[in-house]
Amino acid sequence: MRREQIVEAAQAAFAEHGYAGASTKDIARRSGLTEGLLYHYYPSKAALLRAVVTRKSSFVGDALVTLDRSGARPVAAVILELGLGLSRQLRSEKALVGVLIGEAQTNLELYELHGAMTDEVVGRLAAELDRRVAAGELRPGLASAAAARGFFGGLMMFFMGHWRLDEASWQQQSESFVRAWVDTWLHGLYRPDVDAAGAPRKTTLKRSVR
Amino acid sequence: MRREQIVEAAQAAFAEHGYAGASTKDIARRSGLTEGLLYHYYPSKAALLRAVVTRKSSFVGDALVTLDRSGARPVAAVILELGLGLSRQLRSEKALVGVLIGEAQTNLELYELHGAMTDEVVGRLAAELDRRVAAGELRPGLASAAAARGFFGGLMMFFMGHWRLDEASWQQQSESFVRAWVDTWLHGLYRPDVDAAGAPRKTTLKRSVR
DNA sequence: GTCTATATAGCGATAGAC
DNA sequence: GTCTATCGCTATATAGAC
Repeated sequence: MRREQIVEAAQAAFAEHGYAGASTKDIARRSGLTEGLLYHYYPSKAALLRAVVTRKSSFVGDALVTLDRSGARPVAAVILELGLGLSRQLRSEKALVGVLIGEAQTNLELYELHGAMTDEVVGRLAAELDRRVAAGELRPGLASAAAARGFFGGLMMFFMGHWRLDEASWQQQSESFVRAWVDTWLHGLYRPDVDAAGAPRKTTLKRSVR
Repeated sequence: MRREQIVEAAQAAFAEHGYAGASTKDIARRSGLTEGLLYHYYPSKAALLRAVVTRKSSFVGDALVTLDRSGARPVAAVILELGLGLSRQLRSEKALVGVLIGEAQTNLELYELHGAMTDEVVGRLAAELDRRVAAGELRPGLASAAAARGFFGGLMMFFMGHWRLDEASWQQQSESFVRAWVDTWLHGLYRPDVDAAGAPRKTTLKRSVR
């Protein structure tokens, strides 16, 4: 389909040069069509940007189905799967993610879209955490929304600093980061045998610290 | 100083429209000078961008002195102060942060600068965490680098989704987020009285969960 | 140092033949 | 539906008077 072909080219151009930096000439060249035809299908360059970012605006949703079928599996397993899945998704859609992050800094519409998308995934994860607090698996009083946002933030920060790595390095480094991050996020930083005030607990049970 | 005046205007313009989207005309107008004079002080628009982002490239450093004089104070207090300080800094330099994040998506030089800055602060915090692991305050085996990166990522994610808030809302929401995030990050998600496998610990000591 | 005037190139978008 | 040709404009950058 023509429209698909055009949006694909636009996405690539925006990813490489940013919205303002990409030219309609470049988009035409990439799609193998002429500029005139672009404007036959899309009325303006802005419309192209809109088409690019809305096309699969729910791309994060794919990773979140993990949560829906998590059932009674232990949090640690579910979160690890979620983290690995999301990092894979970010990687494969890096062009789209880059455009969204970059353009959200200057474009109000994209800022809000970006906000809505993150709120959605943060909300989904927070709800799952609440469910597990209620079930007694996680600590009562947990600030689930902050925990969820922070979790994604950690993944995002890693992604933003490493997405230009070649495939092999990315595979290796991202996986080891995700594993370490999930572990820290779940267990916190304190010693399991001593409480925050430094008073010893009367047990020697060990948590797996991997 | 003229150069200062120009860079200031350039930063504002880049923040509002992005690098490619801002025009030298606009920068001239903002600075109250003419375009010709801009080029008398800076040879190109690219040079202006470079000047903007390198000017206070260590702006995060300000918040990090917290770590240097942290001494023997409890981690919780130090990290909270660090989080609040950093969030204040991000807010006050939001124009610069936005330019850096946005442009790092398309500009290799800025991608690398962004990476270097991130690595520096992550490294600083990780070193401090290691120090406290050695002192027995934090758990042995802690993945300090991942923990540090994740911590900053949480702050960053919040910032990216909320920097357009008006001052009052920002003050309130950012502070409560930081407090909640610091708490979760430090304590993790599990119940303090039960280990990861669900086996009870033989104590009823309470951690402050605020 | 500062301004006015301008060169030159590329931009987004359109007209109209086929 | 697709292409060629081109419009009108704004962009970055420069020349040269003062």
